[in-house]
Amino acid sequence: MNYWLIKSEASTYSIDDLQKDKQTPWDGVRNYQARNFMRDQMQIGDKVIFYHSNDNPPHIAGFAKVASKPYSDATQFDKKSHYFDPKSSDENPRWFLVDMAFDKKCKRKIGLDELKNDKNLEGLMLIKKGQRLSIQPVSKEHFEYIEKLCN
DNA sequence: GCCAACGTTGGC
DNA sequence: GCCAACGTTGGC
Repeated sequence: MNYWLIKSEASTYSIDDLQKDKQTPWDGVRNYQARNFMRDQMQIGDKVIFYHSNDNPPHIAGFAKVASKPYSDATQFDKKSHYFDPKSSDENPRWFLVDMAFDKKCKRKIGLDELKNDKNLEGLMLIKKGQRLSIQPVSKEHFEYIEKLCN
C-alpha cells in the first residue's frame, strides 16, 4: 500500500467533479517523474490525497483511491486535445495514467498555511519551496495525520 | 554534453 | 498579473 498526493486546479477538475464522476482517468500528466510514479509504483487501492492548487487559499480537499492499473493516456493521441503529443506513438506510448476513484471529502478545507505551520507535517513534499510536482509520494504517517485533520 | 531560451506551475 | 522555480528543447 502506497500513499500519494495529487494536485488539481479546483476550477479545472475538483473533488466535487470526481465525486460526481465516481471514477476518472487521471489524464494530462506530462511530467516524467509524475508519470513514473503512476506507471511504476501505483497499485489498485493506494490511497491518495486530493489537493486543490491555484485556489484561494490552496488546500487539501479530500481523498481518492487508485482504481486501475496503469495504461496509456488516450489524450496523447488526440490531435484536438491540449495534451496531444506528436512524439508519442501507439507502439511506444510516452504517457501513462491510472484511474482515480472518489473516496471522501474533507469536512473542512485544510489550507496551505495550516499545512506549512504544522510541525507534524515537516518534510511533506507539498510544502517544500518550489515543489511543483503534480503527483507526489506521501509517508504513511503524514497521510494518516492529514486524514485526522480532515475529520 | 552544455547551456540559453523558452514554457509551465502555482503561490502570492 | 507577476515572478521564482524548475523542466524541456534544441543549437552548438
